[in-house]
Amino acid sequence: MARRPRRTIGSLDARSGAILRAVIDEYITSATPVSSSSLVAQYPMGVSSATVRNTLSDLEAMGLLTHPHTSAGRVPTDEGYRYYVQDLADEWSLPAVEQRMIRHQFGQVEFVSEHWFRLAASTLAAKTGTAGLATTAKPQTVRVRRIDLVSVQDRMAMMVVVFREGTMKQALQNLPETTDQEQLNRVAGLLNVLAVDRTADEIMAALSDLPHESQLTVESDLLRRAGEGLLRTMREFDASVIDDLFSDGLLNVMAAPEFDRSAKVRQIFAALENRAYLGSLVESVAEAGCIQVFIGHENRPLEMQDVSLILAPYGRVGRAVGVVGVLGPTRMPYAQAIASVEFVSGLMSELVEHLYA
Amino acid sequence: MARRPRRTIGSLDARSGAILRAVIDEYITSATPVSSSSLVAQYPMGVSSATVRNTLSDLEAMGLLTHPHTSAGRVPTDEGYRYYVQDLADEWSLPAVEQRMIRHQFGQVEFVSEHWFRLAASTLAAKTGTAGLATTAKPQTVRVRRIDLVSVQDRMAMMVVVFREGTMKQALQNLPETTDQEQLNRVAGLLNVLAVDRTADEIMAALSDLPHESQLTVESDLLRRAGEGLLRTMREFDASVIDDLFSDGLLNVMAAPEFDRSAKVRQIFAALENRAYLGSLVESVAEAGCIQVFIGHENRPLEMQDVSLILAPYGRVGRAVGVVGVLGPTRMPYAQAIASVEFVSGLMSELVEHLYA
DNA sequence: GTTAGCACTCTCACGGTGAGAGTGCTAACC
DNA sequence: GGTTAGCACTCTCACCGTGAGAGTGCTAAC
Repeated sequence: MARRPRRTIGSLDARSGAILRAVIDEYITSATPVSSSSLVAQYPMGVSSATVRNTLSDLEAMGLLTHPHTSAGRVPTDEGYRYYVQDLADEWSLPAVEQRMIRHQFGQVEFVSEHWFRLAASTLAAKTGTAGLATTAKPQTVRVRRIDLVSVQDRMAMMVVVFREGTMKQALQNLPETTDQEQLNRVAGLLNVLAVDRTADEIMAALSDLPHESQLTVESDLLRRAGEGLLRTMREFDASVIDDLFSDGLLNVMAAPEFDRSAKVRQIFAALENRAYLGSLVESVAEAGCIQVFIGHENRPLEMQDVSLILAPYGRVGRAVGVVGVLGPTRMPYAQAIASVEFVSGLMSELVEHLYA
Repeated sequence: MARRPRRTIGSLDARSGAILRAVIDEYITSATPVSSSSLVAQYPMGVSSATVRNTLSDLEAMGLLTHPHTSAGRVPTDEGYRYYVQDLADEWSLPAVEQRMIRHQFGQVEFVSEHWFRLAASTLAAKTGTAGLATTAKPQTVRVRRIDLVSVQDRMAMMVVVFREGTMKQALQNLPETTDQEQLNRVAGLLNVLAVDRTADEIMAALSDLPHESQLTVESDLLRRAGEGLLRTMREFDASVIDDLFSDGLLNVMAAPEFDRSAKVRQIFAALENRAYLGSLVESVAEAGCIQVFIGHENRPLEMQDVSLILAPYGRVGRAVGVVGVLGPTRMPYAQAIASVEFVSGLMSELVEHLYA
């Protein structure tokens, strides 16, 4: 699944490689089977269409191309794309102008992680003409940075928790008796002392060290309740593989000619809503630690076998890690998409770096 | 556009009304043109198909039905649906069992507004088989409930603002010099005194009353900066008509037989991403103050003329107001959808009531 | 190894056809 | 006058056959 190193087994001779690349490049833009004659017309290669035909038929025997039917041109197989991605596609990087433009856009929006996730997804969608995806950066174990208790009603408070990598959560808390903001401030102060920089397990231990029921003051009771609410919130956050998913350009996928029957797109979108599947993808990409390309049937779920995913982790291994990437038809501009995903994941890594003191 | 009062001009005689209702009920479930013979078969009305045919042809002359072609059954026009919604559909309310179930589900999720918005959208989608929509409740003028400053790096802080109706915003703030959490706490305390329960305009006035540059201490400088950051955040929030939109069940719309060509669905989804259009809808619904039904060409944008929207405001007029509703093909179970939307908007109103002290 | 030439195959758009569905009309009926 | 049976009429839709066009695969010559 890894893109590098280039595989050399069964590597093609120069002409076969050039022809395979030409077929794929052509098919990526035209979306229609490419014929031997159109190849010699567009890609000067000094041989006749008959020779090209022979090579095409070899490539087909190797499983890199197919035929929709006898009198149609060639279409890449998933294996063909795989070979293309690993061995043929030019190393491509975003032109400096575009890099500057994107950087500028990221600088323009408020420096708030949510905005960046949205922007990452929409930038990828726009640059590649596919669907852009971005998950939030989730640490392996969540640690508290700051807690605040806000009075909402006499007997209800809102707990606002900021976690170390900048994620915020809120939770409402019922209170046993009327409590004003002053009291809440004191409790929040105690809770911060007890919880800041700690994981859920550590906080649980600290809570159990508190004085027991017998010596309960009003405030220590509040502290215990708030602590339990905090633990619930943290456990839930810890348990989720993906905290939040941002996507953009799903409409691009619907526009692709291979998906003009809406049933197929519907299944793809439904798969995207399956957090378990997405979670496993994110985990495997995070584990691999570098950009991953999943082409067509390399994807497990049946409904994803007509699409390709390009996903890259960002953030810091062992700390907060998230994933950005694109989803599109297997017929996808891989070189550009890979370059865009790599660039955006770099930007997002910078963001995470900033948010970690 | 309002659903009530029932209009009486041009009201139909009993049989015509019954037949129109039968055609629409039938068409809503079958999605195929309904014939005179299928009507007499399924809805015992004591007359022959020939008589029904005469009535159908009258209804068509009145513009309430059409014909796709000569040898096809009848299909309701938008006017037919409109008449149905206003005068014919049984007053319907969600069965008590369902009401309890929904209430129970809302009770199950964490009492956090974001979860409720999601649940509102998904409940509506599930109950009606259409797409469910929910916007956050946005007050006309935003007021601060609480501000916290969290140290992120030596020279960077995160400002967390909780607004009166429970919405949170975060903003990063660059600091002129190294500042620790202690200092930030003091500044946050001052800022709360200055800003709590106030609108952006009031806060701006309070800020300008602060001592001038000449007498700047480190903390009053920080206070001024934080205040300006706060104002930016509030202005932005104030300016948006829709703070956030949650949707669910868009896949239901794709599954509708009338939208099997994906081009149409794509346009509909694109229209949904147009915040200006949505904002104007939300405003008009909030102004009307009660549930609104927009059928087919009653919607301005061309791409929305094949869908119907049922939207209801929730919250408290003059305070925070949001909108929940559904979007589906004009062929939609109006009675159930209206009942569901009304019920869910009631639930959401209760939530808002809770979050207001 | 390469190429020209050609037969072959398959798709796709087009037009024709017939069954089926459902109407609209007419004339008879209550 | 409203209602109904009967029937002609119209239109769609699925099916089939056809022919042009596209592109291959093969063969024999270079």
